[in-house]
Amino acid sequence: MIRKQSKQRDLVLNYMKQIHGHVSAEEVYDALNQSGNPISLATVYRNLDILSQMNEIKKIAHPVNGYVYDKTAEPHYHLHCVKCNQLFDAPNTYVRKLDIAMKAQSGWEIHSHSILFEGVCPTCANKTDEQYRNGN
Amino acid sequence: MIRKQSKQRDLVLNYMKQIHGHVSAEEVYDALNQSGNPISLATVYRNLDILSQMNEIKKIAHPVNGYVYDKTAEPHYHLHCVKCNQLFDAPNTYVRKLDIAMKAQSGWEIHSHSILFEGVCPTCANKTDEQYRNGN
DNA sequence: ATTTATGCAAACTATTTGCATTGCC
DNA sequence: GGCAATGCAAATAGTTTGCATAAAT
Repeated sequence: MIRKQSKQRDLVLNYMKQIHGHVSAEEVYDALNQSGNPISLATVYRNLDILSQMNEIKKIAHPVNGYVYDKTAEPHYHLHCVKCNQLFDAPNTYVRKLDIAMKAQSGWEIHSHSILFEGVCPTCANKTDEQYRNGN
Repeated sequence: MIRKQSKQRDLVLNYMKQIHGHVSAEEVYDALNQSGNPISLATVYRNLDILSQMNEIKKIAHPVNGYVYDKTAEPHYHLHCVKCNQLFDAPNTYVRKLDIAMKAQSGWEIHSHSILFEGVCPTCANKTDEQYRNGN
């Protein structure tokens, strides 16, 4: 089953390539529709899935908000803020050595790994409890 | 205010402490009901949530199967088999050094991290495509 | 001409919530 | 007695699917 090009798939891919951070299917749907590019939610889901299979993007499990999509399939690390729940890319580079070590220790065939750091982002760290209560 | 005890909460906690691996809320529900301990699904969800807040167990995002619960809240690493989708505990120990390093690099307050290795488990690696087709 | 992609609505799965009742402290 | 926990059913959120139509090769 060879894939055909489609207007909607291009829209989704272009959108994904320009985002910062990570987005849910619903966010992709809203953003495209609000920018004058009507697309149905089912099509968004189907294309996010297809683009993941094509290794253009990656579907990742958010620690608290279901699944989100990452603009790249290249393995890298994430920071999760437990206060605002946002997910950020970590500034360091991928350590392939860990895969070799884990293969030796476990006997598994290892493809890659991801590291998720949990903590509090600088923005949230500077907020008072008062500001949290008010949603600022 | 959460009470320390209830019959159902004890059932859920005892069950969690004796499992190997990771279970979904539905699995906890089924297991308890099948072992002659009637409990409702809503209560299972509520108690898994409460036990997570109490740091007795941990809710974790499974890379493909929604959320599952881990018998311990102690940070550790996981191996995910992309063929059978099972999640296993990794044999190595937690490297706290990574948290210090990430704090320095990112300016975040880091609480902990988790590493998820993706690969193929020994059992699946030894299966032929034929066996997969037949579900063995 | 054939096959893949889309939109829509319905179906599903997982999880949460309201509320009346039960059971601890 | 008062507050937390439970069960049940209904509600919600997120995602998938069937099917008729449109678009791409």
